[in-house]
Amino acid sequence: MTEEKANRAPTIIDIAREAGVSKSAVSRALLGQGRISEEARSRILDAAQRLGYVKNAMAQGLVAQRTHTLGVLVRDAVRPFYGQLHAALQGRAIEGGYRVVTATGVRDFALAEERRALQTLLSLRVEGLVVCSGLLPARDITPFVERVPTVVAGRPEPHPAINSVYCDEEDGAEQLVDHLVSLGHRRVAVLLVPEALSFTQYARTAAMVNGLRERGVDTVVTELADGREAPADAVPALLADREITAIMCPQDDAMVSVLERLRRAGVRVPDDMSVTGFDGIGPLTTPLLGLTTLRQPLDEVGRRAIDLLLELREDRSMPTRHIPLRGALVAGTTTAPPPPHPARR
Amino acid sequence: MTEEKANRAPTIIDIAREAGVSKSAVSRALLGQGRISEEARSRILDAAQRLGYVKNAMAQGLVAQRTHTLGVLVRDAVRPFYGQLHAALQGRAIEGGYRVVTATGVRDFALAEERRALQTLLSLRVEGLVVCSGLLPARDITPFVERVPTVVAGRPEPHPAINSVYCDEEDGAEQLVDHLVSLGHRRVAVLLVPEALSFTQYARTAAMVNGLRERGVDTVVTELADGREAPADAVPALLADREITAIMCPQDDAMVSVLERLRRAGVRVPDDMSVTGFDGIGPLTTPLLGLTTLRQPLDEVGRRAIDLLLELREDRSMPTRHIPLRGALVAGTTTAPPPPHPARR
DNA sequence: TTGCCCTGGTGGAACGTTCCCGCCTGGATG
DNA sequence: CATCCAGGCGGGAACGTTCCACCAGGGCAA
Repeated sequence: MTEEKANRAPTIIDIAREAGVSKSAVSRALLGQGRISEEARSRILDAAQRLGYVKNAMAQGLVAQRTHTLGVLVRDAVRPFYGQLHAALQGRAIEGGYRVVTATGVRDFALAEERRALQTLLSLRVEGLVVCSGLLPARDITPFVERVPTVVAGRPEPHPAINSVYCDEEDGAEQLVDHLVSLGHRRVAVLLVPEALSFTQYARTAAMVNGLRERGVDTVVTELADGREAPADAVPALLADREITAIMCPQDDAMVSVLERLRRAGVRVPDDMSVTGFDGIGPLTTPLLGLTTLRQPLDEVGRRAIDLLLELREDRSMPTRHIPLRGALVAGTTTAPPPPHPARR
Repeated sequence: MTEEKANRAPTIIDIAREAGVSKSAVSRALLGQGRISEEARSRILDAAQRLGYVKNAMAQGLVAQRTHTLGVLVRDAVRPFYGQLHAALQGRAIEGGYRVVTATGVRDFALAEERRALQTLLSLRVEGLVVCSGLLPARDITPFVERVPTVVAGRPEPHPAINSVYCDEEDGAEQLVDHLVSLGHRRVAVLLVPEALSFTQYARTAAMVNGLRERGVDTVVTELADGREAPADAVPALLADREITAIMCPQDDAMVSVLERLRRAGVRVPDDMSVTGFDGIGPLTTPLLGLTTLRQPLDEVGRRAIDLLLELREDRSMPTRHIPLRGALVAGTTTAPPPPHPARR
């Protein structure tokens, strides 16, 4: 069983020598296809076991022109949003017989790094590409579309040449709006966090504003000055407007930051002020916080993205598809009917 | 600029033909090493650009016997703990000129899958392996140690043949214990969550118990019946013991679950009961929750793990190293001096 | 002039696989 | 007895790259 330490990994030729056959025979035995006698077969498998053979995926991929690998670009592994999406993608890919190579972002992954990462994935000859980045603009993605089946997951991407699977932001925003309206809120603030170029957040914020206005609700849009400012920094200005009884945040993280500031200001949630978020993912979903938010169907997004990718592999000339998936309202303890006399706050 | 759609990716031979040189010249121009005239060089680079050439990492790796790739096994991408660790690893690896291939777990990654994933990484001929899994036992790791430099990150792994970088659990547990003792707690419960085989949790729980006993504190160890039970299910029994004024949890997630149950039971934290956690990672670190916990130095763990790996690559005969790193106590609002008459609760 | 080196360049082997093709053997068939 | 066929196996090309050995030609010193 114990072999002298080989400084080179054993190859099928080593196995061939060990088993007294040709490398062709070894290949056939290892792949389990082609004509090979039962006797030689077991002798070869035995030798492979003894030498601790591990196939060389590079050589295999090179000659077979197939890698059985899908590439995933993930913006920021630290955030549970991407973690969850990544796990869903990985799970479905494995079910489909593919391996996944991930290029994951360092926190604050620069755009240049994301582009470089895509090149790397391409150089590994992945058979499909899933882009999970709220930041990377379409013009950086289109060049890859014609080289390898590509799907953008987790954000709406209306570009006519790019397939995408994502949470339906408009519908989600409307669910939240309806929730607030049915509670009786008449003047609502929408927080706009200009996290540079993040399409998703922009889309959902816009949908919130539209939804509110359509329902005849007074709507105050508060945009933070620049990326340096914390979401919570908008709170004092909002409190100055004494008619506001609810704040809609574009993400749960921002929401938590707002809640903290409200607490420090002595404002009770939900008695004095209702607050909503968006995402419903990860540790923040604990009932301890009881966030009212919209849960994105990330598991389904991941599954559908892989399915779409594999379909695309079959038929490269398939028309582009954009697949919105419905999120679910999570009614927590951060929303309630507005106080009878908000101005007395 | 626009090329007719090539069904095969262009190779250096295509470039050579296009630029009217040999493939050797192309290789030298692309690598930027070896002797080549400025004129031919720019002609080649131009042709490469025009054809949209992307190098084939497999062919490169095959002939060069180097992949510039490190493999990372991550147990569960969904949990911020692994996400953070993963990001730190990736960042340092890129700095060192390596690419990272990740095998990430589906939630509740089965052990068998983790083993298979290690095989996959090996088949890609990674030049180093980082194992981030609290679950995978040493005997599954040792076979790989002699094939490729391997480091276990994020959990203590005392095996004499396995290098590891991790948060010093004993020290961390003692910091938390000292915190509680200095607040005046005299009877403390330690929650033991038997998440099958998780070494880390066992080590830190044991250290908490030892630390408490050494300081003469009454210590109640509460072990959950099996994996099916939620951490919070231990709460009623703990409340029955009216002398207990503090609960130590093995992880922040468990802590949050406990806090929620305590609130439902009408127990005020920290007035009636102090609670501590462990990890201090991710969204749960929000001041809104104010968890008293021990923050693991995951960024440093990741960095040191990669550094150790690269060192190991240089010198395969290096003696095994175990590198504990010190965590930091985060004093939040879930701990306070015990109530004067706890029994009156 | 001759010998030598330097520059810029070519051809071909090698990496570890898969797979096509062809060879051998032996038993069945005409 | 000659022929055929099928099973079992080996040889070698190919995949795309790197790198080594080699070569042509020009400049320069002896």
